[in-house]
Amino acid sequence: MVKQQRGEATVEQLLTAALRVYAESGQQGFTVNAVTAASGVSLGSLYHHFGSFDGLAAALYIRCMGRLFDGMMAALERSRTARTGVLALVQAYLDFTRENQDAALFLHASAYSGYLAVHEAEIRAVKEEKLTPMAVWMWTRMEKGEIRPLPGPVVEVLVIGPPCEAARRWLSNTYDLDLDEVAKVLPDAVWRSLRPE
Amino acid sequence: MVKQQRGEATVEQLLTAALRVYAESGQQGFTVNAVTAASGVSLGSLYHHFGSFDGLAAALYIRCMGRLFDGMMAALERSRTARTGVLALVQAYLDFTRENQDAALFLHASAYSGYLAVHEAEIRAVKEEKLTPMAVWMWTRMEKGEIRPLPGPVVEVLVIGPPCEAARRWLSNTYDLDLDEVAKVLPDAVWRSLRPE
DNA sequence: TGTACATCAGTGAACGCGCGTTCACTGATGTAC
DNA sequence: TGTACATCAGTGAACGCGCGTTCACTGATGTAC
Repeated sequence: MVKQQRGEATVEQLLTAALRVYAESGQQGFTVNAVTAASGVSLGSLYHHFGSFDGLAAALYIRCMGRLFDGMMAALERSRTARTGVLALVQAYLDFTRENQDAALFLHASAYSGYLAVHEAEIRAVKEEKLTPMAVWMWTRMEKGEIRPLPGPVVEVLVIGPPCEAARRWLSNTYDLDLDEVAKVLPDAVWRSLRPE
Repeated sequence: MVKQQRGEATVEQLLTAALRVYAESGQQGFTVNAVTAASGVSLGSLYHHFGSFDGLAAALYIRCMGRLFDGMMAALERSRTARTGVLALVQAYLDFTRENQDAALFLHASAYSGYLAVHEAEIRAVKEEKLTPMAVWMWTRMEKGEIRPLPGPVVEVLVIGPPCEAARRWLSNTYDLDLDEVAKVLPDAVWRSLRPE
């Protein structure tokens, strides 16, 4: 017998509710009971679909990560030159953060969360699968001399680091940072660290 | 009556043990019982000095953060030009990460941890106190035209973002990143995003 | 088309573990006179 | 110098709460013939 369709709807409800719970109550309030209560789905059903609470958290993490990376890759594919590609990547990161604040917060906050440790291998695989095309895109431009010759990890860190830090500050409320103002100048500033002499 | 000296030694033992426990067991293993067991200090003594487990975590966070910022500020004060200052800041961040791996991990992982929420005000105050001199240093150079005119938050994000992302990747073991290789080119690359035309 | 059956999906009471915290207490240290 | 006393420091058994998880069960869905 095949999977039933209503199962997908339940999974959807659980993941949506989980993200909402996290956004509203933070790490401390992110518990099975809170998620089942918020979703209206029974405890047993949660375990039927995810096996454990860690499993649900990992699934949510993978989903959020996928959306971020897909948005970035789509922006990259619309670009022709190295310059427009880098601008598009930084812009896409900031756009995702603004438009999916809850997902962005969950991604940032879960980085070292422990409940992802069990599913680390799976997460790493998904991450690699999504990031490789971006690395390839960059690599081919670098070979053409459109980007300064730098080690791959350095390029990644230079592109992701600034928008990631901006996102973190915007999400944390500790700093009051205007994301739109930042978005006006940050992509270009990042490009300056990568462009040839 | 004044505070007794042996109290300081106990506090020191607890904080040191706490950092060790976190490094060895991660977020999940970071519990009162684990810390008391690792430190050899009694449970009651921990509560006498810190009031709560969150209190201990916050104290540890403030201590680690202070060391990072002090290292960066010291590096900055040795610099005369905007260029050497920015190079020194990035270098100092990476140096701290390499030489205080456990503290760096704790800082990164605790960012959204929840057990800091109660002490948020205090942490914010310490952070502001340490960061203001750095911001002032930057600001005076920008007025002289040694740095491109950019909003303050953008400068901060451009300086901190890349080394922060490099540190995170180095600490996570997901990416295998050679921190020394990165340190050779990252400071200069960051400077390129800030230097005038 | 109808019926039997296997599997998927969903339910919620119950459980045990380990967490952070409390508390009544003893011991150590410095101060006052 | 000696003694009384207040406060700081340290101890560890005990507690209650809420967490993630289990499990025996019912209901829904699709498949086979």
